[in-house]
Amino acid sequence: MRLSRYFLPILRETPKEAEIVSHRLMLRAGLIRQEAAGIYAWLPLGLKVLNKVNAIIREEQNRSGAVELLMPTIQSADLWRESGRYDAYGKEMLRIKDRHEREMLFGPTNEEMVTEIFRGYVRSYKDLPLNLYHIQWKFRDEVRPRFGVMRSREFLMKDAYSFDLDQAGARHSYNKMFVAYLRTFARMGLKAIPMRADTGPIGGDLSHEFIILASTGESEVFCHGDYLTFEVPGADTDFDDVAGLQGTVDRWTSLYAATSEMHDAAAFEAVPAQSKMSARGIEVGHIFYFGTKYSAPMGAKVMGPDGQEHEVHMGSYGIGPSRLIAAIIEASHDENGIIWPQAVAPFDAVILNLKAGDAGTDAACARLYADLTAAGRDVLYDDRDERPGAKFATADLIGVPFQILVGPKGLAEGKVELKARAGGEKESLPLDAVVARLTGRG
RNA sequence: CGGAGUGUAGCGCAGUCUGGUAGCGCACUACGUUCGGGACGUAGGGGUCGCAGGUUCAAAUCCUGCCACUCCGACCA
Repeated sequence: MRLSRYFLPILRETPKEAEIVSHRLMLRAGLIRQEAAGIYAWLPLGLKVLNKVNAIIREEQNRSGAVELLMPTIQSADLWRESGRYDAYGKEMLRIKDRHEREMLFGPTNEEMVTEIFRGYVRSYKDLPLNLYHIQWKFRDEVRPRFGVMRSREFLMKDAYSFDLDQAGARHSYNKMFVAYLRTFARMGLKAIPMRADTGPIGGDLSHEFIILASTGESEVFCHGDYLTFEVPGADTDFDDVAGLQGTVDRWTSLYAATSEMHDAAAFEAVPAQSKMSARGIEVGHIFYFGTKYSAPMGAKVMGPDGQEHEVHMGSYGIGPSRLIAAIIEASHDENGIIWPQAVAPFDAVILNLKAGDAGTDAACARLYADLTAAGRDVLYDDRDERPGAKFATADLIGVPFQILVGPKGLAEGKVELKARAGGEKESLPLDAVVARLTGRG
């Protein structure tokens, strides 16, 4: 993408409402724009990151055996009356009426709807286990949205729902998501710690929040520091290996880790002093087992091998991709801007034409751009007629992993400079060497 | 929802107390000089001062009502 033909509205000054670094940088780097309290437009660069995050989530959900579908944002109030939550949910739910005065709502979550879909088709235990997920916009009318997309009213959520014949099966389904989540966050360069969590209004008795430690986190958490050194399960994990998966989950829940609501001061005292971590955290994922909470009132039953009907045991599993992006920035930035982990970076590299209009630099940039693009790299080419300083500042702000500096000084020796955004030194290389390096052939 | 604030050009702000018809920096446009870490000069463009009433010869400024947004708290993916 040529920057001169792109839409990248970067801000030089920080909008006054942005209090935390991720919000400031998201606004300044032109990722998002606020349209109303807690409601954001995703600008082109932000959307690219969002799509990359979604792609990773999708891959790991699919790997674990979950199946993607897409449910609507607007739901019928009647569906929620079946579970009893239409009255229970309160003012956080945005309630609307259509032209026929039918009561509708903008979904804050999808347990009812997915249960309705399930009961419409599934009759036998032989079709279980089943895990259905989607990545869809949610709306929760927060009393006080804040911190940009970290706590917004409209937000994207990956929500998965598992269906099993019995509790043992549901436990395995829970473990699959547990491991999938460990892998998902690790792939984004984040160290997420699963913590025992309160089940809240959704209910149930087995729940973990996945927390990223960050000083700007909204909740206070307590955990054993060794979690930060634990090895994340590999891509070859066998999700059908019940005992193996349970072993992984047991290990990842063997040490103390709890959010403040579930904090047990006495148990925390037993943690060796040098391993005690009391910190703030950002919740990026939350998983629940809640048994028959929805299947019972909504009549989601299957025939079991015993010839009897059984209410299915369910769990739900959420990740907030929009919030996750803020968490990634909180975890990875410096005074000049964002430093994207490669896996979610909006572009693979940015080419800085340090003297746009100069025949030599123009030609070298065009060649680099063509070669890298042909090799499948997604490259941003800063071809603007701007001073070099402005280009460096822009490149640092938007945090693309590699910067390729093309100027007359280097070209005199047939070289350009390659610089990693994450604190790397500039390295002088011939054009071909840069292409080889960035396409994994060097 | 309790408490505290803020709305003036795309962004950041001054002007409001003490009423006289709107200004600064950045950004933007044109031309010129510049160009390896956010250049400089000259000339420009852009605002029904959040909205609606009221007071007054005259309102960004005073009064009333409303709306929006932000921060602290309680709540929450």
